[in-house]
Parts: sequence; C-alpha cells; structure tokens
Amino acid sequence: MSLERGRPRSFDEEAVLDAALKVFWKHGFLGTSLSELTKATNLNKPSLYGAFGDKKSLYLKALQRYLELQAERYGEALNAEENARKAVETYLIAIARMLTNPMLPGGCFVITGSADIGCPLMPSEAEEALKQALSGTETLLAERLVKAQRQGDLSKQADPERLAKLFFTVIAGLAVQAKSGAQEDKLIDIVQAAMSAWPGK
Amino acid sequence: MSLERGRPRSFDEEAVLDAALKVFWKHGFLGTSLSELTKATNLNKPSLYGAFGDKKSLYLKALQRYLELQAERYGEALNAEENARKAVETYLIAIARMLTNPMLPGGCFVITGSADIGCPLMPSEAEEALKQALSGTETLLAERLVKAQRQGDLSKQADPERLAKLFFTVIAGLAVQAKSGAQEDKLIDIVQAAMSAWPGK
DNA sequence: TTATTTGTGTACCGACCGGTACATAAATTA
DNA sequence: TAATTTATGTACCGGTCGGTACACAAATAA
Repeated sequence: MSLERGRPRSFDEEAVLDAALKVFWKHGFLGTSLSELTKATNLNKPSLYGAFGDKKSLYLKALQRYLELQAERYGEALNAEENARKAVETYLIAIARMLTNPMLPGGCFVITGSADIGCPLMPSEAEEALKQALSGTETLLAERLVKAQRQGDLSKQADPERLAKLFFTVIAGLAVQAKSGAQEDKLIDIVQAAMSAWPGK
Repeated sequence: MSLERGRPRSFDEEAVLDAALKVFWKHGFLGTSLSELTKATNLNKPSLYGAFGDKKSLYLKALQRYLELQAERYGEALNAEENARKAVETYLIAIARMLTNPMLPGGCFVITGSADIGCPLMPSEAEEALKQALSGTETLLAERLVKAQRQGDLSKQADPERLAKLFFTVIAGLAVQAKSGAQEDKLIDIVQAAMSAWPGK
C-alpha cells in the first residue's frame, strides 16, 4: 500500500514557502495580506491553509526558512574564518551584500518584521520568534568573540559581550538603511567604519 | 466682524495631534487604523477629517510634530556642547534615553515607520518624508563632525562623513532594539562601545 | 429674530480582511 | 469497477478597513 493516498499535491511545498517568504520579507506580517500570498504562490486560500495552516503558521515557517537559508549560513562563515577580526568583517560584509542584493526582497526579514512588535493584531508567537531570532544573532557574535579572546585573538582588555552588542547594533542599523533604499557600497563603507571599533591590542 | 464664524472647535488641535502621534509612533502608518485614532483622540471620523484631512495628511503632520518635539531638540544639543566627542556621546545617550523612555511609545517614529516602505498601501509621500527624516539626521551628524574637524576637534585623518554614517547606523540599530524591548541600560552601554570608534588623535 | 457658517454624531458606503463550507476533481485501495 | 481519501476551486462568512452623506447642533452676522 502506498504512503500517499488521495489526490496528490499539484505544487512544490518548498517553492511555495519560498514565494511566501519573499512577500513576508518585504511587507512583514501585518503588511502582508492573504490575497498577496495567494497571488505570489499561485495557490488559492484553501490549498494554502491545507498545506501550511493559518497566516501565523505560514509566517513562522517562512521565518524559520529565512533563518536556515540566510542567517545561519552567514553564521557558519563567522566561525569558518580563523582570524576573529577578519571573520567579523567578512560576516558583516556578507550581510551588507545580502541586505542589498537585488535578487532578494531587500533588508532583513527579522528586523523589518520587528516593527510590527506591539501592534494589536500581531500574534505574540510571532513576536517571540522574532525576538529570539534577534537575540540569536547577538549571541552568535558574542560566542565568536569570547572564543577569539580565549584564543588570544582579541585583547584581554576588551569586553566581548559589549562588542557583540555593538556589532549587532550595526547590523540592525544596516538593515534599516537597506530597507529604505541604501546601496551596497554605502553599507560596506559603514562596515569598514564599524571595524574601527575593534579594540587595539 | 469676528474671524471665527460658525460653531467653534470643541477640542485642542495640538492635544489631538499629540494623541495621534503616539498611535502612529507605536504602530506605524499601515499598522494604525482610523478606529484606533478616533479612540485615542476622542474624536469621531468626520471631526478628524475636518481638522487634519485624511489618514496620510494626519500622519505627515504627526511626523512633522515628532521631528519638532524630539529629533530637532536633540539636534540642538548636538551643537550646543563644545567638545565634539562629548557632543556626540551626549547626543547618542539622549537618544537612547528617549527611545526607551516609558512615558513615550518606545523606539523611533521614523525608524519604526520606515518598515512600511515598499508596502502596497504606503503613500509615496509618506515614504519620502520618512527617507528625508532619516537622511536629515545623518546630515546633522555629518555637519557637526565636519565642523569638529575644522576646529581641530577631530583628527585630520578622520573621514567625518563616514563617521556620521556609522553613528547614524548605531542610532538606527538602537531604535530597532528599543522597539523590540531593550532597556535603557543596554542601549547606553552600546553607546559607550560605539564611542570607541571615535578616531584617536 | 432669521440667515449663514461651521462642527459634531450617526449611519452608511464599497472594498478588502482572514478564514471556511461545500461541491468537485484526482489520486489511492479493494 | 466501486469506495475511500485527499486536493482544488468557488463562493461565501462576519468583521473591519478608509472614507463620506446627511441631519442636526452651535456659533456668528445681520
């Protein structure tokens, strides 16, 4: 007997999720309507609901996919590079490129999305997921910097957690500017300037 | 003959605008509904329309008032302090306090609002006003730093425009974190860290 | 007073919101 | 074939959106 009974899906779930991701990425949770989603996915509402549940569930799945495809990928690069300062710089530049990549919706899903926090119709589950994603990035940076200090790659006088907060702040600021139309060159220039906050030996 | 004919207003326009400002500040343009506005202002829709025009006009007036009450006020402080480094630090700390002031809606009207840029129902006039407010702050910083360099208060090797972009990025990053619930202490700590990007002599 | 001007409150407009009932289509198993 | 299971498409639900028509209230001018 087959594992798949009944009428089969006429669409690729992953492709549909990617299409939904792009819309949420561009317009956030509240700014995205179901009609936009059905248009972008070429699915009608019952199919969308059957496959992904309601709008909130679809948003959470899109966020999860965003983190897998974008955020985590850059996080790995952060730990791949041996020299800590170089690793952070490369990480920030990669993010600046991603935020302004014309093939992508522009800006950061999480940071754009966090503007909806505190709004009446925003599901608290979505708020929590966004906050967790934000703090996850800061933690990732902090862990890398703590490691760097342990390896003698960052001055003993430096405060790695504090430095992580600063670099995370820069990432958030870059995302805001990308959303409002800033170009890659400008963001990369800012990253170079931010690296001057790296503690001297 | 009197200058005011007909039935007089039963409300204080400035107080109503302040109430509307708070709602837009918290929820942005798209996230704010007319019913929220009528509740916050204790006015019904026709009165609101009669006094301020449609939602877009009211938003633009609220933004203008925000800039007068908050942004420009801190800008003056930036030029009041003589020592440039001290001026910037004081400016950033004042912003960090404003962003997390429990008496205020939390975060920055402009930066939270800019998340709506690119959304289908966002009026382009509002987008332009937000972008102008963003670049205005960066310009303000740049002018202060150029002046500092002229006065020998900032190293000749430094690039004031670049530094202004960096500090503006930090402001935007602070605003994002305030919106998602960060506390004053944390933001001030970040400001201290950011000041380490100030060029050594 | 009467006419005029302006503000207020109710009640409504068409459009869209997120979500779903239901009939039908397309696959499976028997 | 027939029975079962799942997916699809239409058409609709109650609710809310931004915006307004209209009757009435309250002031001034004459």
